[in-house]
Amino acid sequence: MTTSTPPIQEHWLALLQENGYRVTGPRRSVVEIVANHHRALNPYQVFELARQRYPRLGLVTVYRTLEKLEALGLIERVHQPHGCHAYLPAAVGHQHLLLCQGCGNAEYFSGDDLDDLIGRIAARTGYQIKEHWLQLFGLCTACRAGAQ
Amino acid sequence: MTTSTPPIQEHWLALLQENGYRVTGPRRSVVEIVANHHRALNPYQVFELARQRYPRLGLVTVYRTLEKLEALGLIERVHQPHGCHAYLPAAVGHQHLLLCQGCGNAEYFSGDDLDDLIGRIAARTGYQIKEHWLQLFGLCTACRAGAQ
DNA sequence: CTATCTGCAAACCGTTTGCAGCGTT
DNA sequence: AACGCTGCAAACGGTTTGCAGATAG
Repeated sequence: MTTSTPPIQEHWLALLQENGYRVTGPRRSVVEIVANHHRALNPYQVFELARQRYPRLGLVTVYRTLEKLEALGLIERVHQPHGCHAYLPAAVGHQHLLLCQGCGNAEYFSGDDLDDLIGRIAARTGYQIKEHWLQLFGLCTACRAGAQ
Repeated sequence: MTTSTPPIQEHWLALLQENGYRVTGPRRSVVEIVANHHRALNPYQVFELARQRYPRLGLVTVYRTLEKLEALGLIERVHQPHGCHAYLPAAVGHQHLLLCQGCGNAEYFSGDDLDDLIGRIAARTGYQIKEHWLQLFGLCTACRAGAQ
């Protein structure tokens, strides 16, 4: 958990319910962890954290819950140099990720204007460009101050 | 194999040799496939293709050869929506990928000027930005004409 | 001639599936 | 009361490791 986070998880649980899924103890624990974290977590990390809240939790339930949250568009998989099996609350609208290489903190940003660039590449290559991935890596303020 | 490709593979084999590795039949077959393809291939795809050249090839050798080629910086892992276990000849210098969603063809491009954008995000977030990933997806000329 | 490489089989590890009992609704 | 959800154990699939024989240098 990172900070005092408002009930994002209540929203998620409501959405699960609206979509015909049941709200259970195990699911609550998983939702609470993922919804309030600012770091990409893989299934096992979610398991370990959520288990502290709901000790009887099984790893399989984590997988199944993540699957549902992803299907509802509430979380998304994050690609990083070492692995692409970690999840983060999904971006709202068109946003890109800024990841701290020190602490792993993840932040979304918008306002990328790649139209020029994309137009140029399209013209040069003949491709019709339909999507783009942009991700920035660096050090957050705290890690800049703290480390090296 | 995509087109008539010059002996990139000879360069790779020479580099393997210079680095104390041996040049063998199985390795030749793997190098030839990966060096001359314009599509990201996963280990099993490499195996199937290279096996046509060297039928006694084992999948394990493919893994071990890819590992060495990656260590030498000759190939790199490509991240795509569905998986990040495919390899491509590495970019020379600072380049980014343009991938065709139709045929899977991969092309590098340079001339991305993200300095403005990155400066803006750095200022706004306080991050010191050290790296960026940019990848474009679209349809190549052939696929635009051919499909849908 | 030696050290590396090879293919095979087995181990490994993250993920998925089958199932009987439990708990939401 | 019904059906979805749960945890366990077993299956699964891609990757890695151990090993004895083959082969590049």
